[in-house]
Amino acid sequence: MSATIKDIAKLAGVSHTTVSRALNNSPLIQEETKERIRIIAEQLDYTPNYNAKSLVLDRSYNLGLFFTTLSNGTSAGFFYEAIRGVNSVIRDRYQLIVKGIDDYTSFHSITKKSFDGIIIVSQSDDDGPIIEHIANKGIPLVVLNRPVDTAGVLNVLSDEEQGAFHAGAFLVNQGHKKIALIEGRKGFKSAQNRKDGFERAMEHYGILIPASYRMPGLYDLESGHQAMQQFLSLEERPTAVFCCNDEMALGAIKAVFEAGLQVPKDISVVGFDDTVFAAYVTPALTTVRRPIEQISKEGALRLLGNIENKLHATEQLLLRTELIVRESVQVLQA
Amino acid sequence: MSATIKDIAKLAGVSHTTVSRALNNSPLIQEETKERIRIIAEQLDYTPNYNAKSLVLDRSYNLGLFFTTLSNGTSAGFFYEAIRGVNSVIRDRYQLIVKGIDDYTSFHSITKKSFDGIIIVSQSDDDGPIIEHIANKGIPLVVLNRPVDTAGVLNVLSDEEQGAFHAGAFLVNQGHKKIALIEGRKGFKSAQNRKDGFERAMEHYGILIPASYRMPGLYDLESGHQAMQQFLSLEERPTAVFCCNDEMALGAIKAVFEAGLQVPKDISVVGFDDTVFAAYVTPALTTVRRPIEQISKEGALRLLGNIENKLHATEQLLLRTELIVRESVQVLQA
DNA sequence: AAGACTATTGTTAACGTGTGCATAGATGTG
DNA sequence: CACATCTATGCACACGTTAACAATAGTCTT
Repeated sequence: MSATIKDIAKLAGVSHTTVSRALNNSPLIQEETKERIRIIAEQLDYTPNYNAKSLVLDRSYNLGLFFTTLSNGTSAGFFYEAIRGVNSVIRDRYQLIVKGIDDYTSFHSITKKSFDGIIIVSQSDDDGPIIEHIANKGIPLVVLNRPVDTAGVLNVLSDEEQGAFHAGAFLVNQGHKKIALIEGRKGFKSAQNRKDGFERAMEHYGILIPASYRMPGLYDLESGHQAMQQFLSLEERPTAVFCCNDEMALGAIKAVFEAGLQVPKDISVVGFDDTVFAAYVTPALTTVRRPIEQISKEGALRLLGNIENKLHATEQLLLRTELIVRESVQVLQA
Repeated sequence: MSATIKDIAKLAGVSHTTVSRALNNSPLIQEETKERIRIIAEQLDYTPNYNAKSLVLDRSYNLGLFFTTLSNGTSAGFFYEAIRGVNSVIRDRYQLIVKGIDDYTSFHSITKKSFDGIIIVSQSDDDGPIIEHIANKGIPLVVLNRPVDTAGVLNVLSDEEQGAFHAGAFLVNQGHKKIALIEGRKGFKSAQNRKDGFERAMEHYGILIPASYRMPGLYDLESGHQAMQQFLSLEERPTAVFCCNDEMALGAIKAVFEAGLQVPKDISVVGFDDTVFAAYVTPALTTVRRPIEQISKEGALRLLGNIENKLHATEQLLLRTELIVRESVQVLQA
């Protein structure tokens, strides 16, 4: 089959050890011997057997990239950006193994031998157990997108509180005073953070949110739709609505049109996430963009650093979000 | 560190050979011995070292999923569906290694030892060399999404010719007779197939396409925009336009609005691909959906069959596309 | 010139697993 | 009872690589 270092050794008239050293550019080997061996290796189209290497070096050359789920729930754009980001960092140094956490029936097979490091793109609190498992096994780990405080686990995520603050501030700066909120799904950290940021903005500008201007939501189209219907039925309608994600924003916009009103003329809408479709809906959605690709890049970089330098700092990195202004917010005269 | 079969052997008072056989459920071992060994293995939290296994069994337990590019060009939805499809088939039998072909500086490291099989989601003719390389190395291979005729290579793709035929037929059936075409990018197989299918439909219904009703395109927004402007400037405007992909359709719709006209009232538009945003634009785009997830599932299934049964049939499987009727086509009175 | 040191290469074992062959005991057969 | 057969297990080696230690030859030191 394929050539091994022993084949090369025979042809070069040296021991296989010498070949191993030569190909790993060891300073022990004479330069001309190295060169001779390299040429023979080239001729034989030699490729090292990584399984053998892994076995003795105790490294797998594998990096795991785990998502909460692959089968449903993860948005395509999110998924794509995450893989892109990580891939751009590791290139040919590691193999990238993509998995859905919910595909595991047992974490048993996740060992130090099979993964040099793992990146978890976490989208749910249910990911706790696997994070624990990996941390216990002592596998270098970075968790993206969701705050985590397990010891020794790196953590990179976007500052959603700050993003929501900006979105709120933006509405105020455009002249809005009657601003309503459609909240995210209960129990999701992101829902809490976004709500907090928005509220902080309102507080900062001295704007009160009456109870009637708050509606719970489930992060889906339908709940956004219902919430907006509720707002529209009020005596005194809000002039702007901050939705904790784009999908609810879409539902909300739909409700506005159904009521014979216009976005943004009659009511302004802001979303969160900058989903793929946000730029394509009518009106194009003003929203908060999370720097997914940057997050995954930073995460991958930190993971590699951790693997190679064996640093084990628990460190949380918050990256700034960006407000993407499109067409769904109206400038109000004061 | 972690337990090995030798550790288990010591505790069980047997040789490591017996442990190996027991854990692989060999019929050579007594049932009670097996059970005893299994229990000890469980207690030690034993996980086989896959590197060692791979070395002796000459199998990697790795499946490669290669895209033409990860860094740009691949659409997020496409990417997501492909990974989902493959993942749903392999589950825990293999590790899924995701790569961009353009990340390889040399294919040298792609060997039979490191991949039990490879799935290429091909989006460009430039993928020829890597397909050749893999086929030469004798690695089981399936190419998705693009026709390929290398010997021994499985091939699964959607029947785009048929999809375009249906789209054309649909327009005719809605009463359209003046139908224009914006072509795909020259040199892309898909561009040819879609054009062929559309033309066959027109021919089938005895409809002529005047030269002025044909415009070249580049599969991007801008070229769709320009082409539509051209059509709108004609003395006798078409009532419907078939665009060889959604992005051009989007550009075309934009041009219609800019001219103060309406889609679909004044002019109908059909796209191809059912991109993520197709459902969200206004009007929602009628388009042809390629069964990406099904393609990748079928591809993965065939690959596994190939790996395990060592069948080596060159077989092409064409899967039917689906016409997604939304709001961008007007019904005309005859 | 003898010992110490350096540069280069070889010998051998190790990583963890699977397998062909040998072995020992049990069982069956005539 | 002698022999063949079967069952359950062990021994030794193999997979391809790296690395600790050994060995050799040449060079330097005093």
